[in-house]
Amino acid sequence: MDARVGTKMLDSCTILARPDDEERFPTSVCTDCAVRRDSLCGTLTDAELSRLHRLGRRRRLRRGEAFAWAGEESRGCANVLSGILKVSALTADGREQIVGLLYPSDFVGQPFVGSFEFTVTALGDAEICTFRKSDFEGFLSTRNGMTQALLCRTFDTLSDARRRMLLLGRQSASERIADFLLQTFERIGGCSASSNGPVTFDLPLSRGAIADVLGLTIETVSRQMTKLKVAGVIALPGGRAVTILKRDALRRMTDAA
Amino acid sequence: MDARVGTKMLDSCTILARPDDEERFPTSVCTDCAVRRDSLCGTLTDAELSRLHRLGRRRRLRRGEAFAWAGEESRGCANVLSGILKVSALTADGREQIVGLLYPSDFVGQPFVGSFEFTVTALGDAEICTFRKSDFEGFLSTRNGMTQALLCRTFDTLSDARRRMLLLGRQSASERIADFLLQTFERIGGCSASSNGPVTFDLPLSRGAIADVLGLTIETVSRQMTKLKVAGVIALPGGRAVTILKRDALRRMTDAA
DNA sequence: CGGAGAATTGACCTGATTCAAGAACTGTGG
DNA sequence: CCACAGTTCTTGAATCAGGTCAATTCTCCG
Repeated sequence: MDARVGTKMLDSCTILARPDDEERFPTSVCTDCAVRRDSLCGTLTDAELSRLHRLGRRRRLRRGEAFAWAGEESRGCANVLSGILKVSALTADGREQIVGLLYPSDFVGQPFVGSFEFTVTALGDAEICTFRKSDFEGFLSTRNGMTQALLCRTFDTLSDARRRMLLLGRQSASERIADFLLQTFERIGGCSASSNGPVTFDLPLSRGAIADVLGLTIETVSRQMTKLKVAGVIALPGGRAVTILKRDALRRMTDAA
Repeated sequence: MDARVGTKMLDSCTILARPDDEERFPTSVCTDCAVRRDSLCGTLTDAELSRLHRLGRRRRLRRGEAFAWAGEESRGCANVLSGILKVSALTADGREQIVGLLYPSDFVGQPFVGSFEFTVTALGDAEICTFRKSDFEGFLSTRNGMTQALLCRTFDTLSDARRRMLLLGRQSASERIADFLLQTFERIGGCSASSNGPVTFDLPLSRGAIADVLGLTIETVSRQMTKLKVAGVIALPGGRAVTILKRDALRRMTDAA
C-alpha cells in the first residue's frame, strides 16, 4: 500500500502525497483507502484529507489483539479499514457482553472524553487507521463539519445500542437469533436485498461471540440455529456459512407476538 | 403560528400562547434557569445564550405525556428543566424497554439526524425547554464548541447505554436491582455520598417503570426489594421511599461473582 | 370511608442455563 | 494425504431463575 493513485479508481480523489510524506508514512495513504468514501473522512475535502493523513498511521491487529482496554486512559481513535472488531463490557467475574461491533469504515474512540470503559478487540485479523487522540481532537476543533459528522455517527451508534437494549431486555432467544441473522446479512451480505431469494454468507462471528452479542449462551445459540434449520428457514452448509431460505419468515420472527 | 404575547419581559421573550402545553412562565429567561450551569447551554457565553434564548420555548409535560413518538419525524430538541422523562423502545406486541432516563439538565433529541426511533415520555409532571430542530441545528452550525459539548454528552449517553447492555445481557435480577438503587441514589439523592451512613430518598420511578428499565417484571422487582429488606440492606419506609442501610453491601452485589 | 391503582406475596410453570458427552472442523506435521 | 490435537459446535438431560397467573394488601385521595 503506497501512494500511487489509480489502482483503485475512487472517482475524483486524486491527492498526491508529496514524496517526503510517503517516506515518513509509507503505509498510510488515504488515496487508495478502501473506506475513504464511507468513513468519517468522507466528509473532508482533498486538502483537508491530506492534512489529516499526516496524523494517521496504519496498524494491523491480529485476531484477538486489543486496540483499547477498559479502564485505561484512552489514547487513540481509529477508522476500521478491514476486519471486524468487538466492543465489549465485562463483569468482575468474567461474564462478557459485546456492546458493539465495528465493521470497515466505522470509527472507534471518544475524542474529548477522558476515559473509555470498554475493551476493543479484533475478532479476526484487522487493519485500522489510528490517530493520537490529541491530534484528532486538534483536527476536529477546526472543522465543525467533521465534528457534526462524528456527532451523527455517534447518534446512530447510540440508536443501535438502544435497539439492542430492547433485544437484550425483552426479546426471546429465537427473536434475538432471527434479528442477528438479518442484521448481519444486511451488514455484510451486501444488499443483494432484492427479492426474497435464498442468500448464503459466512457469519463473521463464532457461536461464542454471537452468544456474547445476544446475551445468551453458546448452547442456546446453537439450539436456536438448529431449530431454524429444522424449520426450513435457514440452512447450515458447514463452517460459519448460513443460507437464509425464508427471509420473510425470519423477519416475522424478529418481533413476534 | 406563535401568537406573540407581548408583556415585555427582559429582551424578546416570545412565548407561544397555546395555554395547554406551552405556557408562559414569568421566569422564562435563561438567566435564572435552574439548569443553566449543568445543561448544554452551560458552554455558552451570555451573548450567545441570549441568541439561543430567542429560539427556545418552555413547555410543561403532564405525567404520561409524550414529547416524541417512535418513528415520527423528529422535529424538536429540548433541555429537561424539571421532572424525569423516559426514552423507551417497544416491540410490536407491546413489550417495553426503557433505554434511557432523562433528568434535569439532560438534553433530548438528535440534531442533524432525521428519524428518532424511540418514544420520550414524562414519567411525572415535567418542564422542558424546547427548540425547533432546524433552529437548533442552525445555531449549532455556527458554534463548534457547543457541537463538541453535545458530542461529549452523546458519548456519555452511549457509555451509559452500553453499561446497561451488560446489565441486561449478563446480570442477575439482584445485581440489576442493586445497581439501580445505587445509580438512582447517586443521581437524585445528591452526593451526601460522604460516608456509608444510611440515606433515604424517594425512587422517582414506579415498580413498573423500574422493571422496564431493568428488563424484569414488576413481581421480580418487588421480590428482590423485599429480599434486600429482609437481609437488612435496605428499608422500605413506605410509598416510593427507600433507605439504603448498607451501601457497601449493595455495592458488592452490583457485580458479584 | 371507600374505591382505584400500585405493590406485595404465593403457587406454579417454562425458557434458558448448566453440566456433560460427542461430533465436526481447522490446522499442523509427518 | 492422513493422523492427531485443539478448537468449536451440537445435542441431551437436569436444574433453576425469573415469568405468569392469581390473590391479597397497601396507599393515596376524593
